[in-house]
Amino acid sequence: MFAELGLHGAGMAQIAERAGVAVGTLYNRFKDREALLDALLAQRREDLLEKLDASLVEHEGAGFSKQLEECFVTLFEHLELHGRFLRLVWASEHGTENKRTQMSRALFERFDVLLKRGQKDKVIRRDPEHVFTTFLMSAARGVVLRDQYGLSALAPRAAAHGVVEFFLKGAGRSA
Amino acid sequence: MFAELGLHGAGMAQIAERAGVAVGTLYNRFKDREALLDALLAQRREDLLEKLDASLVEHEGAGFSKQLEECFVTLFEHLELHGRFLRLVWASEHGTENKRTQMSRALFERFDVLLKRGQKDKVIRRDPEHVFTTFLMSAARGVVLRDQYGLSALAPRAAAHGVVEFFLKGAGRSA
Amino acid sequence: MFAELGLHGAGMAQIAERAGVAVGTLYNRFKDREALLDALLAQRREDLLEKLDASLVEHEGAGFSKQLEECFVTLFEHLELHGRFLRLVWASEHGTENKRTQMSRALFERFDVLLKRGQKDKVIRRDPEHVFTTFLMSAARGVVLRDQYGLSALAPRAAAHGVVEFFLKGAGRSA
Amino acid sequence: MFAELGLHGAGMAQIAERAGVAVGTLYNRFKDREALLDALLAQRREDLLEKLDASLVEHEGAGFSKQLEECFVTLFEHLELHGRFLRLVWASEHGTENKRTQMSRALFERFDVLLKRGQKDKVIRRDPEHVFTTFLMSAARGVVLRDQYGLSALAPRAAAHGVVEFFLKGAGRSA
DNA sequence: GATGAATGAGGCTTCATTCAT
DNA sequence: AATGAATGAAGCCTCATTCAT
Repeated sequence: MFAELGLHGAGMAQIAERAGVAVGTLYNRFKDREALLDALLAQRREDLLEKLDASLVEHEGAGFSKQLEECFVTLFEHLELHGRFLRLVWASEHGTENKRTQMSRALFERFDVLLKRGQKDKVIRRDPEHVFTTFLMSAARGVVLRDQYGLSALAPRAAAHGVVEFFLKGAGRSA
Repeated sequence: MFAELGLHGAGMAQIAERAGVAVGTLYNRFKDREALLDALLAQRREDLLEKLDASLVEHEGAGFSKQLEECFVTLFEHLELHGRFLRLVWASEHGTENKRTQMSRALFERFDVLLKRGQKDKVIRRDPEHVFTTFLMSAARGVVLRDQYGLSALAPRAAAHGVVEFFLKGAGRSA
Repeated sequence: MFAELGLHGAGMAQIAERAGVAVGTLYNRFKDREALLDALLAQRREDLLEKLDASLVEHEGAGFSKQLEECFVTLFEHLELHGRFLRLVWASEHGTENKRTQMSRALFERFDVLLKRGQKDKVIRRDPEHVFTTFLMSAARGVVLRDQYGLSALAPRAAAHGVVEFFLKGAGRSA
Repeated sequence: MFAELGLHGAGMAQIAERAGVAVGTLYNRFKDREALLDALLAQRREDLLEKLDASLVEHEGAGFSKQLEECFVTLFEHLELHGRFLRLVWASEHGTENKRTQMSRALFERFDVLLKRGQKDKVIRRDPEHVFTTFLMSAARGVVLRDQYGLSALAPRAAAHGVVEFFLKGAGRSA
């Protein structure tokens, strides 16, 4: 529903109807609209982070590239299901100190940790300005926005492979 | 003001006050709130595209890398001024068929043309799925979002150089 | 209130205050201002038509004149209560295809049926152009408008009697 | 224009455009919207009253019936041209003390004088309650409203004749 | 604890009126 | 004297929030 109407477009009445309860009931559970949205966002955030962390742990033994690719597979699979919603979340991320930034920050942290490992393994270069981390973030976002540029969606595995390959080798021919 | 309140958060009263006119005056110039926002967005879009196209033309003779870097310098300089506003524009780009997608599409086109040149010059690989184009888009977005991840802003020239280098060589050590 | 301010002059705020509820409550019951007015008009229309039809049925056995007079008594009694409002309704009946014409049309129909009976009973002449029906309508309206010409109101029974007498015999002396 | 949009529906901008002047010019001529409408109404009123009075004078020598009929012919001819506008005027006549009542009052006076003559000539009965006058008023209005009841318009002469005949003889058969 | 009608602040828009040019 | 852009009060409507049942 949020995907269709926007985070702002969905009114309490519609949320209640969709949830199968009365409006008042929502206010018994959440202080106000803001709190409800925060809870919903937190829920979704946990969903993704749990999956992500599970994947990271599962492939800890594998090489950096493998771990990175699996991480993206997990991410893209999640986006296939919740991409429209996440786009809204990201869309609402204006204002630096916004509470809604938490999802991005959490994701950023995972990538940062992952990249540190890659650097320790001497698979990737140093990145003092976090350009690489920033790229991985944007790559995730980019997938959600492909249709905005008129491109067709990519299968999670293929997309993940492409991102990692590009990430490691760049677009240059000599590579 | 929009940067602080969001494209949606700013009311006509605030817009009018900020513009130094009365509410009614806004309606003498624009049919309604929607039209006003469209006009504002179109204005900003034209601003950027003009600068961008000028840069592209100016460095047409230079090599692909140079042209790409200059393009990003122009872009990042623009973002230094209007980054907070652009974040809103991009944030408002949910809903695939949204009129507000035009900015991204226009940018995408420029990158696509530029990349075609790079391929013709055999500087970069083929990119059937437009992964590279998507990356350049993401790189632009990434810069705008750096402070969201708690990172400090980068100087346009340095950022552009970093992006192009990463774009061509990737993050891998062997490069 | 409507009688004082006109159907158009009364704002939602005033309507709400008069109704003893908040503005929002009105919108819980009616889609918009238009719907509210329509409902109000329909209500009043039904009120009158019910009374009128009851009277018509009750005096079906009596002669035409009697039935006509009783019909007008009912009408004038109603107008004593709701005359000022009805004036508004009728006043708002510009624009031929207006929904608000329904009251007049309904009244017209009753008169028309009644007159047909009078013609069948050979009490009144034929009236191919519906001049008589139009007169009865005008008589009803005339009563509502008496104070506009600076005349005092008439008692329902007396007025009805006068109207019927005039209707049957005209103003001429020879009658 | 007023006929189409209603006395209330036409804004100063539209009035100005129709008049071929700028809005400001209207305010150089009239204190405000109300004054402009009053002036317009007064103009129309004078138009009609002049014609009416001319007709009354012209047929002063003729019999009462003739004079009455000619009076209605004049009236109906005027209504053929300005009926839609007059309907608006009458529609705006709510509130007893309204300035806009003047037209009706002026008309009422003419009818009243005319009827006094008929009574002096012993052509019509006494009418202490002004039922006859009220009828003549309503008859005029009725013609404008015929289409509201779904009836076709009548030619001025025929309509006038019908009204006068009915007025004198009533609807009864014995007459 | 659930309900949903009532509430009213706040948002968008219109339009009569003003006034500098 | 004419102009018409600027003005802002006032109107309609929405919707987050409350609270009696």
